[in-house]
Amino acid sequence: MSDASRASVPDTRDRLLDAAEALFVEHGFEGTSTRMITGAARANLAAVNYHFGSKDALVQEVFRRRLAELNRQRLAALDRLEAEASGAPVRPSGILGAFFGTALQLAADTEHGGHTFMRLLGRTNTEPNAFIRQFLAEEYAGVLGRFLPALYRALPDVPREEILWRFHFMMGAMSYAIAGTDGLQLFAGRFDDADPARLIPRLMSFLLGGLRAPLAEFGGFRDERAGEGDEGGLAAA
Amino acid sequence: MSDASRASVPDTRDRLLDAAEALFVEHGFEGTSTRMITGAARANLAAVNYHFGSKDALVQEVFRRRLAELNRQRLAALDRLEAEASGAPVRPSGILGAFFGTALQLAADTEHGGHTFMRLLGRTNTEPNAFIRQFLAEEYAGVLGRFLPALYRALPDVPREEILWRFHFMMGAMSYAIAGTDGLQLFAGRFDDADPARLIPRLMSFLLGGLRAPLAEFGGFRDERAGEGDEGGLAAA
DNA sequence: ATACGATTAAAACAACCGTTTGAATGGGTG
DNA sequence: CACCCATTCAAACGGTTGTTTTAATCGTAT
Repeated sequence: MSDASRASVPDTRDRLLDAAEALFVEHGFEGTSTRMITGAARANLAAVNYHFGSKDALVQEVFRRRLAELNRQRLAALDRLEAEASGAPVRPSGILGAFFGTALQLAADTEHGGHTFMRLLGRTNTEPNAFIRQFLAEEYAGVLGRFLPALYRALPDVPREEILWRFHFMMGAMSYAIAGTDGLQLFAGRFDDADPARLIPRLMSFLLGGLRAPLAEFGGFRDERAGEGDEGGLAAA
Repeated sequence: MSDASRASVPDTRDRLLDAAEALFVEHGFEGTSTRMITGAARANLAAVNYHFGSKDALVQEVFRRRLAELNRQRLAALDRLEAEASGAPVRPSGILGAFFGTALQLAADTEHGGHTFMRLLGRTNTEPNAFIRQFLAEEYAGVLGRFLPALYRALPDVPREEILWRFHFMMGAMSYAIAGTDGLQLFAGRFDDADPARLIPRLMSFLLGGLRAPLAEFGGFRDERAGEGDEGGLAAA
């Protein structure tokens, strides 16, 4: 109906973006050819280069259109929390909800491709492709510039370096929860068809527990039970 | 010295495996050609097909030789803990140490390619390549068959499904901590050159905090501060 | 010295890659 | 109607992919 703003129907350009998004998450980045994309989009082979200039530009646009909206929502959620706090630090759980919860909501949307895109995004975070890495870094810069200071204020006693690392860990847990396809799926048959919405409370409490974990708890690993274990423990190599 | 068991020197076969391992983590799986591999290994182009039969078989062997040893060490560490516990449940921190700590130790070894391989492994967990996915699943089956029951025993009050999910999250945090290359690296300049050994206590306490997190803590997200936020919160879509 | 099995070497194979070209098509405007 | 501009189309471009082939080379045991 009012989907395509000025155009008439899902035009070729959008079909290419949707097809590319779905194929990238399935076959990877270099494993998807322009012929596969144009074939799935029922478009001519030259359509990719005509509409986007190159395959790389297509990839960039696939990320841009979704990531821009996601990060806009993230910042809006943080704005709302900070306005409600009226000067006081926002609670960590609220900050995590604004950042990761917003992303998980997008991942729970299976009808408009949000789920597909979040799988692609999680997967891309470990793909070191040069130009897309820089693109992601630029796209994230603005959001992190807001969320990290908010966490610093919320946890004034935790060293900033530690918060940075834990944010990194949390990104990993979320990416993996959405995109991960490891051996665990062998055991739990209902990892695929699990309601993505139920994933949200599970992951959020895990993240919050990790963020709040005692700093030096690790020290207890070695002397907790094993008396001498010099290689069985966790000593650095 | 006693590296190459029966052969004389680092022979072509091993040079191919090492070169492939390093190139895969840098340029990805499909982004690495047999010519790049044989070139880096200073071998003839046909060497890959002669020694391994195909490029896919090479990939499989790259994972097999390292993963077999890693999982052997993991099981040995768990064996030791269970022997020391003499029937009693092993503490969660010990189990995590045996599984994730062992992997992190391998990742801290930058001299024998352990670090390179762990980056590759973390990256591959989100790469849905068909045949390597099944290969990883088979390789992990044995280890998970031991570690998950151990966690069930250690945390009898936590639903098994929840433990499964949290194990999944922990895998993600670890993979990302080693292989991740997201926008955070823009902020933290010392993410690359950071001593991998210092990563171990950081990650372990994060994982333990997440594993022990209260189950229903998430419920507090919505009513904690925001009174009505219907789209700013975490409600499922 | 000779013959042999294992390894390496150089060249070629068809298939596919991303991209470009130039002509056909089609609806909207003068 | 004629014009035009955007889009689509079929075909081809040079280059790279994984793999195969055939000959040359090596160390070793006969």
